[in-house]
Amino acid sequence: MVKITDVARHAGVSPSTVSYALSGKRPISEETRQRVEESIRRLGYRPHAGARALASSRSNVLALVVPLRAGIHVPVVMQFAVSVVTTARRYDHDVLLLTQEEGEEGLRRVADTALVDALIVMDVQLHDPRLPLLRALERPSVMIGFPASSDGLTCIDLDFKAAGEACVEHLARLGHRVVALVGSPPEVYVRQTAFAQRVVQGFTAAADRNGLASAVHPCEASPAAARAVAEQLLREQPALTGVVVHNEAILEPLVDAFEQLGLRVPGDLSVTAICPDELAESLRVPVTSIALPSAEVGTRAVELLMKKLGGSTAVPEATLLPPRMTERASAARRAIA
Amino acid sequence: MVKITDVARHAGVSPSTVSYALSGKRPISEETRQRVEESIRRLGYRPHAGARALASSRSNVLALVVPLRAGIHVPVVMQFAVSVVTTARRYDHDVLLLTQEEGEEGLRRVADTALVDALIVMDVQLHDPRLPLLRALERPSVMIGFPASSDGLTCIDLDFKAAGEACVEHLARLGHRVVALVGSPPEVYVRQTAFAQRVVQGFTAAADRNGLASAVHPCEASPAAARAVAEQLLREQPALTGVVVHNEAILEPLVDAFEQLGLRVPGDLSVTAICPDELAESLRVPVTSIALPSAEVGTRAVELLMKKLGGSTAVPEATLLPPRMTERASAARRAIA
DNA sequence: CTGAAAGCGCTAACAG
DNA sequence: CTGTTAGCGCTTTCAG
Repeated sequence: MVKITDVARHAGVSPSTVSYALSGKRPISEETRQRVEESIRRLGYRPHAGARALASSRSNVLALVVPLRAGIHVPVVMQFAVSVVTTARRYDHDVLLLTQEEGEEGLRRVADTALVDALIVMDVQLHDPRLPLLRALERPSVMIGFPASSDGLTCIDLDFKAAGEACVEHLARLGHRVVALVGSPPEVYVRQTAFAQRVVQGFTAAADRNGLASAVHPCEASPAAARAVAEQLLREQPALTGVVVHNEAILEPLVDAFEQLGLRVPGDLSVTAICPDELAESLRVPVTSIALPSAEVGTRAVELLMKKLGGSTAVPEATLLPPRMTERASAARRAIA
Repeated sequence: MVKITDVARHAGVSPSTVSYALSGKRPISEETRQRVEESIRRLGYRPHAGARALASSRSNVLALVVPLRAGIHVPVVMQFAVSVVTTARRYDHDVLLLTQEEGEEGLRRVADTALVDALIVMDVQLHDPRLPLLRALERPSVMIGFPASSDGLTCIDLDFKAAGEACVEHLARLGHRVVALVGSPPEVYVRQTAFAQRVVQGFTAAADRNGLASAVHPCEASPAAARAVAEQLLREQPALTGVVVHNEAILEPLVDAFEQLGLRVPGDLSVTAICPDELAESLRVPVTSIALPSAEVGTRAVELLMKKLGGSTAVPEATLLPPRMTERASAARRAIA
């Protein structure tokens, strides 16, 4: 293995000069830098990660905790993870993958052993058991999602409340007076996942504000459940003409169910969704939707961490990404009956 | 930060004793081990990962390279990754996530900096550009999938050829005489992804062996493409009664398309698939399928790596997991016309 | 069964 | 602008 002293000798400089040439932490004359770089290339030198971490107390590795639970949409998680890795690499960092399964002990382990410099935690719950730990940890972290109280923590996510509102406002503008929200599976609400609840809040607030009749229905991630919800909606809200869907897994089956029940989308029923753009685009009737900006959230999360690692104090605690709606075929002006 | 010397002092032993108590690499009297463990607990000691890596030249981290390209089924990748992480943890290892995007340079980087001890590479192509690198690397690796020549490499995957054969044999046993394979998107074949080709080989061989008329159709991952293929099949093979599907994304739309074209599954058309069990189970007509054992592949891949890291020489180069078929509703005996 | 001590390869004062 | 050097915290000979 070729080490820094080999490079130093080859270039006729001291090890520290090689180190500084690499890190740029102090000025190096153009001439020596050239020589050093040439030697590095010639010898194929690669600094030893462990030695670096030990001497600098920086591993240049971020931890990413991905959720495994029921009710989460896998492609979104994956896209997010890829965006985190890609962005981390731009900052010369790598990403260590942890599963939710490891729990708090896993977080503590990678933080305390200095395996990672910072952490990104997905799928945050309102009263997440990891909150005290993250606050206590000596390493910076960013949470994807908002807990009940985010004091002293850095959080980022789509503004789900605004997203719920925007869906309703859009339907209201189109003349719809009776609307329903078909949401995430019940267990998502039971474990108090923040984003699901915020959609409900936004939905309800906007419906009230606009004087719309409204109802909220959680829905399991199965076509059968979608069908059941569709039937229930028509039974309980016969005047229903606008539906907001916040559940990737059943968006398609739900629309199918409505059509099988004799309702045309958007002729009889307008649908808006909060879901990844690719999903909204791909359906037979493309769905007017608010994008789930997983890639942007991932990028921004890493950028926030880098700022914190850089010692910046001006890192915002809360970052709410404003919803962006794309109009597609599934929502139209209400037919005057 | 509490370090090994702190623990040693607290327990009244030498640092090396603490180290050995932790690693078990030399016998420690029950009594001192107790004292050491107590001190570790009391002080909350966590060995510094970088220091460890430097001193032992083992980082206890594995690299996992995940594919990003078109035509791969995300949930399968995710399940595989989770299984790798979970298994790695059982062997006291962590997992560093790399994207295909980083290419060979990424592999070289994490290997040469000693950031990782070993590598797992997914989505291997027949003539994968990473092969020479993996052979040359001083660190062990396992590939998921088989390249054209796997000499000197360790590979593991489902036996896709046998899987293709098994699907046809099953249809043949049920009396079907005219069969078709609806496969992966064309680009998957174009870039010579091994598994896709092996399915074709197995399918064709078994069809010939059984004297069946057969045809192979790649298919894009869109419902429209599925519909088009369905129509084409009925046009070109009017006597068709058996279909093998090797394309997660269009399994459901394809079955729908057949039914919309007036063919009942399995009444008029029997369908078998190579896909994750969850997908096969979840369809309206549950599909007789050969499981894509992502979790098992992940587990086995890590186990192979651990064996190699342990210096075992008896690690098999090729591991082909035998296909396991689960019969469901979609395939039935051919109706005698 | 246990201790002492020599590094592992790099960074970052400190000194010039 | 560059060199010298003292660690970073741990593992592992070597010695007993």
